[in-house]
Amino acid sequence: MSERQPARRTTRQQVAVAEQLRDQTDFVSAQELHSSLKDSGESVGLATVYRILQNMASDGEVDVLRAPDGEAIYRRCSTGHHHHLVCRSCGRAVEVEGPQVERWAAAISAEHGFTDVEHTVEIFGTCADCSAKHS
Amino acid sequence: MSERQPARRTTRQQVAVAEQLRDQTDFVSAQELHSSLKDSGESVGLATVYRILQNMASDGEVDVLRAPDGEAIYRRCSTGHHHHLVCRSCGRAVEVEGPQVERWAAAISAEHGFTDVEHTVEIFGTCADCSAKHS
DNA sequence: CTTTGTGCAAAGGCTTTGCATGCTT
DNA sequence: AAGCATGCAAAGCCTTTGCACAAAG
Repeated sequence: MSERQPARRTTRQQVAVAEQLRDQTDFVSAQELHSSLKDSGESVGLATVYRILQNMASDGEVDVLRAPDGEAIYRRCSTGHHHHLVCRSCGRAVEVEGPQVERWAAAISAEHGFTDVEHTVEIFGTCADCSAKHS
Repeated sequence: MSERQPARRTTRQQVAVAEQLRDQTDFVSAQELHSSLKDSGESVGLATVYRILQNMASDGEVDVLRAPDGEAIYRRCSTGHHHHLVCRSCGRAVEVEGPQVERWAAAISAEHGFTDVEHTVEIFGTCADCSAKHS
């Protein structure tokens, strides 16, 4: 009884957002997603985009992280726990895993008496393509 | 000629902010810092607090990270590279190190052709004191 | 038919910016 | 005296919220 069954209704807007995310391999902000949808002819209100993304996030269907400027960016998340390597120039994201990091985080937390922990690992850099362009 | 010498002028406000940070062991937001300063009788304009914090951050004198809600939080940073374990309830922060994580990040980045990388590792959890209170 | 989701616009919170003044150098 | 730093207030941006209407079950 701690498991909540949100029982959300299926709407055109939710489907549109989900599909738009399915086509995206990189992180996108709510605003970008909103624009893309408008361009696709599947217009959805901005507030609704935010609400849908929030729902998807709390249902664990998307990853949310914060860009350095504080904007929230979202991405359809594959199953399992992982982290991201994001190009700060073009936004390209690579999913990476690191068992060692998981273990380290768990150990450190336990050592300091922290419980109910969550960790975020974000690596921002310049990808090969972009550093080539800047030659 | 790539090294910039900012040559900032020394002002009462900058000293006040620096000292306030020196007394803080936890991460604080610009707004909190602004309040603390007002309480200390060393009033500093909010915009100025933001400007000083930005300068200190780009000079590498403080760590900046984003709270889950997107607010920027700052902390005087000790020398060397490290990460933080932050209590999501009381804000208490513990500085931690993890050579393994550094190595992992470097390896992953290289493997994917990323250069000029920076990584952020944030562990949010509930510290022992806070979980005791919630009994 | 009832309830939940959506749209629009307004409000909210954090941060930045413009401009005149004060203070450091 | 010259120029950067500060303060205040206004503007900007992203995000959330209120309320009436539309749609799902």
